[in-house]
Amino acid sequence: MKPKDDSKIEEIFEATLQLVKEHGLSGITVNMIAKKAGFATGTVYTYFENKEQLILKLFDRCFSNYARDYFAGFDPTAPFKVAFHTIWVNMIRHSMDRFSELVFIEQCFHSPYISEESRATYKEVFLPWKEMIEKGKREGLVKQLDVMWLMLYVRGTIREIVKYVQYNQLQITPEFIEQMFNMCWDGIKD
Amino acid sequence: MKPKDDSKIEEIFEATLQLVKEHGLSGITVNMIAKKAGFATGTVYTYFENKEQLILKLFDRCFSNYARDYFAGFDPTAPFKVAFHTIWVNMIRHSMDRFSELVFIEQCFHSPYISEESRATYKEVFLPWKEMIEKGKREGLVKQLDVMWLMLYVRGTIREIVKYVQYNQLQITPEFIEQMFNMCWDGIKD
Amino acid sequence: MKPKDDSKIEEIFEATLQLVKEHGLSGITVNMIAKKAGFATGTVYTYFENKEQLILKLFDRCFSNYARDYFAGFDPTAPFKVAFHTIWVNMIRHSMDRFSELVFIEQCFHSPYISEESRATYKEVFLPWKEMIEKGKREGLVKQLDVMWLMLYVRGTIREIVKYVQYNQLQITPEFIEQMFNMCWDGIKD
Amino acid sequence: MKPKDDSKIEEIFEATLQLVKEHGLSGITVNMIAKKAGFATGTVYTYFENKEQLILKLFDRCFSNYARDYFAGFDPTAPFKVAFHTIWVNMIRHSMDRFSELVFIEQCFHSPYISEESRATYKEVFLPWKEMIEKGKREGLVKQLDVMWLMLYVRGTIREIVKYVQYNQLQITPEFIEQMFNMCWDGIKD
DNA sequence: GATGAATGAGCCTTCATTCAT
DNA sequence: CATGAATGAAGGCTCATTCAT
Repeated sequence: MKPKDDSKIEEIFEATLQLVKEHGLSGITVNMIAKKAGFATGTVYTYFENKEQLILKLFDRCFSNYARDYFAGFDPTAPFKVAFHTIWVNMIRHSMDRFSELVFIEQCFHSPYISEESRATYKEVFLPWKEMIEKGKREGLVKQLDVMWLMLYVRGTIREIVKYVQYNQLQITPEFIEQMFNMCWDGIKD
Repeated sequence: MKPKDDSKIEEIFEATLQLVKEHGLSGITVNMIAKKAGFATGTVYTYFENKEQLILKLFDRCFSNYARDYFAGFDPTAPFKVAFHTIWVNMIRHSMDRFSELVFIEQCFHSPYISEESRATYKEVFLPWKEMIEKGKREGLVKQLDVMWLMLYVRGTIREIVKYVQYNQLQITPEFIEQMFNMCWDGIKD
Repeated sequence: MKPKDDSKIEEIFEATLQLVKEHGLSGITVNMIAKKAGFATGTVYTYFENKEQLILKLFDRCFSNYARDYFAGFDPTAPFKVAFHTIWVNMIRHSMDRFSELVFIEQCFHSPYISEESRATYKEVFLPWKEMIEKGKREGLVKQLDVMWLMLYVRGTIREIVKYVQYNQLQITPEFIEQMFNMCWDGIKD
Repeated sequence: MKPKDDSKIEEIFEATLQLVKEHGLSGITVNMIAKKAGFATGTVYTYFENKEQLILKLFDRCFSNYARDYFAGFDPTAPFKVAFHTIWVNMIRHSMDRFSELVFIEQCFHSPYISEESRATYKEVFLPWKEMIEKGKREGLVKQLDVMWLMLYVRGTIREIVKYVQYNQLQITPEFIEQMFNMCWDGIKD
């Protein structure tokens, strides 16, 4: 007997991510995914109920990856700037290393696939991050604005930088990352 | 293709923008566009060669609007911070007022519709903006980083703020805009 | 403008009936129907939501035809045997003339298309027929059995005769019909 | 194809019969059959060349069963009415007890599976039955009609009664069977 | 032999585009 | 020009059949 091969799920996911990066969510077919992953169309349906489920499962996966990398090595008791720096670097590294996942998530948000509930879940993951910034705010280390704006500010900065680096296939250095961090830090610090 | 009624083009454009905001670029059909605009499917083909041309023409239109609003009231001879402020406010106002166009442009970038050439054109429009920041850099007013990063930083900040405001249907005040501007300014100033 | 042509519905229905008679309900595809009716596959979907609706609408149609022909010229006040004869002849004539409809209805009953509700409706149509036989029973003209059995007996007789005539492409005469009627009548009369 | 386990064939047959009764011939898949029978899809192909052969073999089986039960205890030398009664009761009992086989045979007849040749074989089985009725006709006991019509008449009567009993899950008594027999007998007797 | 994952032809359906009215 | 029915290529999905384990 040929057991259901879980690595195939990974191959399907990887093929989907590459194709979405290249053609956009609107430009891919199940057939393309199967071909790219190296097997027949029908096989996709052994592992996923239908195309929508494939997209949703991949979305969950990407999201989990993001949340996992995001808080790696995060110590809530560390001084604010240290903790902030840890997460900031985590974010930019994750976004660089898993750029196709970033693109995929963005594409999903403006698609018929992701419902409002999914969007809600999206936010919850960032609660520890939010609390950390609130702590920094209480300590008078960051601007006295609604924390949401500070968070968006950080995300926007990172997202644009990563996109540019990727689309222009640039090599980045630790120094570059520190420069970007400083720019971002100068924006939020009080 | 000799359209007598130019207003129809506008109606098609507007319908498309609304539908893309609601359903994403992958979720719309020519029939949906025609229905929303208030006429028959075939009529769309009197004004546009095909769906791709419709999207591309609308993309150009949105892009022109962006460039037009962007530099409104811009005086290159004004002091740097003043000129920077003018454009910053133009950008955020345009993005708020024409949010559906912003969404549309973003969706297009990761679709099969927009080619590499279109992307190149995209950049040229920002040349005056680039030169202005370079001037500020020469004057020692902004950080000594590659100007590209400063530009991306500004764009990313604005984009995330606008998205959040729109999706949560918030009302914004001039004070809010100034707060956001300050955060952004603190990030790039030297 | 090319108005929606209702005669196309008839052509689709006719094509479907012929194909079901030849290949059975399990042997037909939407493509076959369209080809047989003389137009493109997609056209079927201008007139019917999907394959299931096409089948259901045709089922209703066949059923209405049956009920209509069934009671043609039926006079409830006529003597029992006369009224019974009228309907009996109507039934066998209808079944001969519209044999493909008979086959289609039978096929539908053992298919995933027809629900229990449809089956219920099926029965209601025969109420006048049922009442008539009950009257005959009260008058002591037919056997003192549950009317249902008398009805089924009549239907079964007719159905088998018609099938045989059709599959063997026989020509039938009025005399033949009378012979069959007598056999049936002898069975139910008291 | 050297099946070791003959009981598997029976299980496949039984599963098929049940499924056809529930979903119709057009509503079943090989996978459904295998699941219902309690083993893997591929196993079906150890016992049958393909789906068509499975259906055909089952059709033959059902048919043989029918013929076997049909003439159980039949004595050609017995008086006509006795012999006729024997077979009539055999038929109705078989049709009640093996209703799913009756449904299956009927479904097959209007499917792409059964060819004209199979239909021909079908008739041969009834030759003794035909001869018996012809004898009754020669003896002046039944109506002077083509024997075919008398046979169809009997079959139609039985078929409809059985269907109604089954679909309405009625319990039948020996008295009921005799009443039905009498109705049928009154129809054919001279 | 048994298993069930893999295969891909073929089905139902959608939708960009054409064209008769 | 405007209309929307007609077209048919192409996509999502099913399922009979094969085959590696």
